This record gives sequence, C-alpha cells and structure tokens, in this order.
Amino acid sequence: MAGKGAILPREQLRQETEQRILRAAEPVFAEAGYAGATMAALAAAASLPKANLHYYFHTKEALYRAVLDNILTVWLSATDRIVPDGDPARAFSHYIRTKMTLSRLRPQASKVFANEILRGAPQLHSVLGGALRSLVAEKSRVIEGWIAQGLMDPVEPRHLFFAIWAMTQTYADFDVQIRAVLDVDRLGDREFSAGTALIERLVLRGCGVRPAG
Amino acid sequence: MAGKGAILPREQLRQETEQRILRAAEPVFAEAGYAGATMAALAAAASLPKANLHYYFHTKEALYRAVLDNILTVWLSATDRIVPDGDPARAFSHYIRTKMTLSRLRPQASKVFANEILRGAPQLHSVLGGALRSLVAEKSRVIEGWIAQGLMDPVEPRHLFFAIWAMTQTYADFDVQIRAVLDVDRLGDREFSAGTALIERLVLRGCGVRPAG
DNA sequence: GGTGACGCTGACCATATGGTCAAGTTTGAT
DNA sequence: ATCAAACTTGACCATATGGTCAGCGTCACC
Repeated sequence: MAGKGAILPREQLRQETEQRILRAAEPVFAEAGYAGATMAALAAAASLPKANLHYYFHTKEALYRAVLDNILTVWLSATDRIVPDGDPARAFSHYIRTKMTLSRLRPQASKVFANEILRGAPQLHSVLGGALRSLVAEKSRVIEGWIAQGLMDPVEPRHLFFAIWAMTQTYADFDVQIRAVLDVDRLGDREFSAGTALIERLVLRGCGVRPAG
Repeated sequence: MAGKGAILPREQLRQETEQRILRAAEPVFAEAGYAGATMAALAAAASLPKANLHYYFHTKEALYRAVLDNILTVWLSATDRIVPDGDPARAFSHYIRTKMTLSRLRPQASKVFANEILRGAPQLHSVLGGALRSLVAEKSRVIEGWIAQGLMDPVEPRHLFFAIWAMTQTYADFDVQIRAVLDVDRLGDREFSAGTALIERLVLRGCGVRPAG
C-alpha cells in the first residue's frame, strides 16, 4: 500500500499479459503439441491479436520455451521430502501424493512435458542431463542410505524414480485412456484416490519399506 | 517354388510397398507427431516420391490410421497370460516382460501410441472405449478371482493395469529422459534388466502375490 | 506385339502458417 | 499540453504443406 501509490501499470501490465499468454498457451501446446499449435490458436486462446503475441514473444519457439520454463519452475518447486533423516514411508508417500496432485491440478503442464520428452526433448536436453540428473543422483544417494540402514529392501533408486514418475504422470498424460477404461467422463476424487492408494501400495510394499522410522 | 512360378508381382508389389511405407512412417510419426510429420518427410523416409505416397494412401490421415492399425495388431497380438487358471506370479511376470520387450524392440510404435493418446486419441477413441475396455474388464475379473482365492492382496485391477502400462511404456516413450538420468547413450540389456526387475518386484511384492500356484 | 489396367512421378495449386510492418493508440513523465 | 516510449493491431508476405493431375512407363494377358 505504501510507495509509489498507483499499480505501476506499465511493467505490471507487461507481466500480467505475459502470464495470461503463458497460461492460455499451456493447454494449446498440451493438446496440439508444438507443431500442431498454431500462433492463431495461441492468440485466440489468449484473446489477443496474433501480432500482439509476437510483440511479447518474438517467435513461437520463444513462447514455447517460456511455457516450458514456467512449468519447470512449478515442477521443481514441488520438491519432495526425500532427505537423509526422513522416514522412508512418509517420504515416498508424500512424494507420490504430491505428484498425483500435480497430475490432477495441472494435467496440461504434464502433457506439455510429455510431448517435449517424446520428441526427444529438443528444448530440455540440458535440463535433463543437468539439473534433473543431479537431483536424481542426490536423492538416489539418500535412498541408498536408507537401504544400507535396513529401512527398506535393496532396489535401484533411479529406476524407482522412473516407475513413480510414470505411474503418477500417466493419470495426467493418458487420462483419455484411463477415462475410457474406467468408463467415466472425468477423473475425480474416486479415481485419484484409488490410483494413489495403489501406487503407494506398490512402492511401499514393493520396496519393503518398514512402516515406522 | 511350386504353383504359378513368378512372384505374382502386381499384388505382392502393392503389399510390399504399403508395408515399406508403413514401416518407414512409424519413426517419422513417432519423432514428429501427427502434425509435425510432413508428407515430404514421410516420402523421404520411404524413399519414394511424395505423389507415390498419395497413390497408396490417399491422405495423410489415412496413412496415419494405417500406421496406428498396424501397431494395434502387434500390440493386441502380444496377448498376455492373465487367465483364470494361471499362476498369478507367472502371469504378471510374463506380462511385464512382454511389455518391456515391446518397449525395447518397437519403441517408435509405443511413441506413436503415446502421441495419439496425449492428443486425446482422436483416431482411437472407439478402440479405447471398446476393445480395450472389454479386454481390461475381462482381465480384471480374472485378477479379482485370484484375490478371492487369496492368491494375492486386494487391489484395484484396473489401476494396476494403468500402473504396469505406465512403468513399462516409459522405457520407450521417455527414453530420452531415462538415458539422460542414467547418463548412457542408449538403453541396453543392463538398463532393461534393472527396470524389468524393479517393476516385477513392485508388482509382485506390492500386490502380495504368493510365489507358487 | 498389341492393349488396357496398374504403377509412378514431376510439376502444379490452394491454403495455412509463422512472421513482419507501418500506422495508430495509450501512457507516464516533463 | 507535449512528447517519446511502450503497446496494439489490421494488413501483408514468403514459405511450407497437403493434395491434385496429366502424362509416361511397365506388366500381365490375349
């Protein structure tokens, strides 16, 4: 409330418009893929003239990158609780639930990611081989520590991550398939609860995680 | 060697060319998606002039459908051994290994599928809600039978399928990510063995499947 | 060896798409 | 009020793309 008084319209407007474009672009890229998403469609989704998009994001690729970065922030900020002094059961449980919540609340983001990876990750190669690899390496060490302490059975930590990512993200990426098989119009509490429960069960019992720390 | 002698060039040529186009198209669709795959690229992959593709497959969509159908055949023919009188441990193990083998041998096929589903399955809607739903319903009944017999813990069979599909197909669909995290150039015996072992472990122990029938 | 159907292809076309631009409008500081 | 910078946008452009077509080559059959 203090300070310059007005809402600094200039800079704020810019940021708001950029955010609006990014938020509108996410579902378009998710449903059409990079190549399939047209600037016209992206503009329509943001309720802006096409030329205006180019004013804020010079090229389609720049806009796509921005969407990807935007998602990555949320993705990585949803950090897990896989830390050395934690309780394995709680940690895995929390991680799985967090991932499932993300699949439920931002399915488009997950789809944009899936698309990018499917294509060979042309824009995210460096992130995959850099930040992600480091993160997984670090967390894998934690899990190996738990194993050494006899808190769980010996498993390949990295492959365990692949399994958890796959099982949780499939509820966002392949929702059409899941809805078709379950014969429901949309995935609701019921479905996500059942899915989460099963995944937790597979991971906790599958890895022989001892219930209490 | 017996019979008409020659290789019935006309009809055989037609089928061979169609197969060649389909086989060549699979990786193109897998890596570029439907929208991203251009007829020029598809033609180049098949080493044929573009107009020739249109001679065999009238439109791009027709060609795409054919690729999808071709894959579906292989996919469904790789039927599992989840039958009432079977042994749960063997059945799941066999199913997981079969799926992993498919991910290894025909990753492009899996990617084309993933793409299609991600897009909302515009071409496969009927299959998902028809053949696939029926198949899963049938196999789910088998699993529920095993549960009733006390051969394994009570789990939601349908969600178990989602989990198995996700875990196994991720080795094809998200190979770039897996390769990046594992820091390897390609996924070989080593990686597939580790992945298969982990998935089997998660499913068998996670579902409390009794070792012997 | 003639012939008609099938197979093949370069050249062409209409459209869609990413991107540009010049001209107009709004905004904030002086 | 003035002005420059930031924002907005309709019209336009070069290119890429899916698809067409007329004409040529080839093969099986008589």
